Amino acid sequence: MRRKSFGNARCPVARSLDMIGDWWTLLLVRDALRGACRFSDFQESLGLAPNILTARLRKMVEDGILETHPSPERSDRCEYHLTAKGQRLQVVLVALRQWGEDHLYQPGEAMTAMVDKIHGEPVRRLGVVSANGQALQPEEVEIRIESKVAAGPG
Amino acid sequence: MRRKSFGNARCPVARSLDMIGDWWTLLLVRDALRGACRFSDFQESLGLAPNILTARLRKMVEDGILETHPSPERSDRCEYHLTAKGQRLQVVLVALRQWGEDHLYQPGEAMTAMVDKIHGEPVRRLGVVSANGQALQPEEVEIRIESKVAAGPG
DNA sequence: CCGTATCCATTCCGATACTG
DNA sequence: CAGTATCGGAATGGATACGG
Repeated sequence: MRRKSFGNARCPVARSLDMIGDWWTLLLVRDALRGACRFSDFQESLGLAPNILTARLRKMVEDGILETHPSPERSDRCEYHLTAKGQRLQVVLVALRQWGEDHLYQPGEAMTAMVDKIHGEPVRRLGVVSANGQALQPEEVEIRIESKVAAGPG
Repeated sequence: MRRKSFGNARCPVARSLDMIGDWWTLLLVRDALRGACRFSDFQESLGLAPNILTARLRKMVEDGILETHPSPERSDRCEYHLTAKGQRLQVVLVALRQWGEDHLYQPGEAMTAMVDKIHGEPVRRLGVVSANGQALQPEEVEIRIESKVAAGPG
């Protein structure tokens, strides 16, 4: 039996998870952000079976996260590139990265760092911040039902 | 056959996903952040079968995301509360929320908003920012191999 | 109310072989 | 290289009945 779908839940977290909350999607986005665009790029990086890579890529194209372009060199191939929607998942990846760095490494274990290319400095920690710039604790926020309406997908 | 484990991948994103990248964990964290702490709180919110709720909660306790406390009123019951590690997943949830709000709503659809309790104003958008405060585009960051070592899980 | 136990359907995923 | 096709094992998840 299929998992209940949260694709039209009122909660945007549930909606997001319904689309990208599976084992592979975010890792494929991670690799695409690094520059991976060919089938074999993803396969070598993740070591997943070709059939399931095909299925994932197809679904991500359907969902508007990736789009295919003809390869500039080989007319019978295509490349997978992130759409703007897909690129904007980078923040989610950074959040996961920082959480993992904080809690999932043993003392003394070697780590990687995300840096900005210009200065080579690590990026800042993400944090939930109020409109006036104050850092907020988990208890200091709440979800409010808005009459506000969506502008629609970008 | 089981999915390959990324629990000791070098990439912190893969490690995080290995622990929390399943269908239910982040939704349980979401509800816990709202104040849910009893078995039935979660079950009513998510509508999932009791056996799998049991399994999820247990794994999250093992992973140090939740901890159980005896219920103040009934000695034979317990409550589930987020650890500090679990609370720090809030940033991930906010990132997912904002992405979902941007891309997963039809025009005109009603939305919720995360606001700070004091002023009632929506929280700021998360963004990847350099050490000196400059907003960074996806192409402007890279992953560097660090000789830096982890301080260890908090 | 708070789970545990059992049963079953589905889906995910890996391995592998094969095609253009 | 870029997939497609088939097979089979395993984990997930739903329904439900049951116990403290």
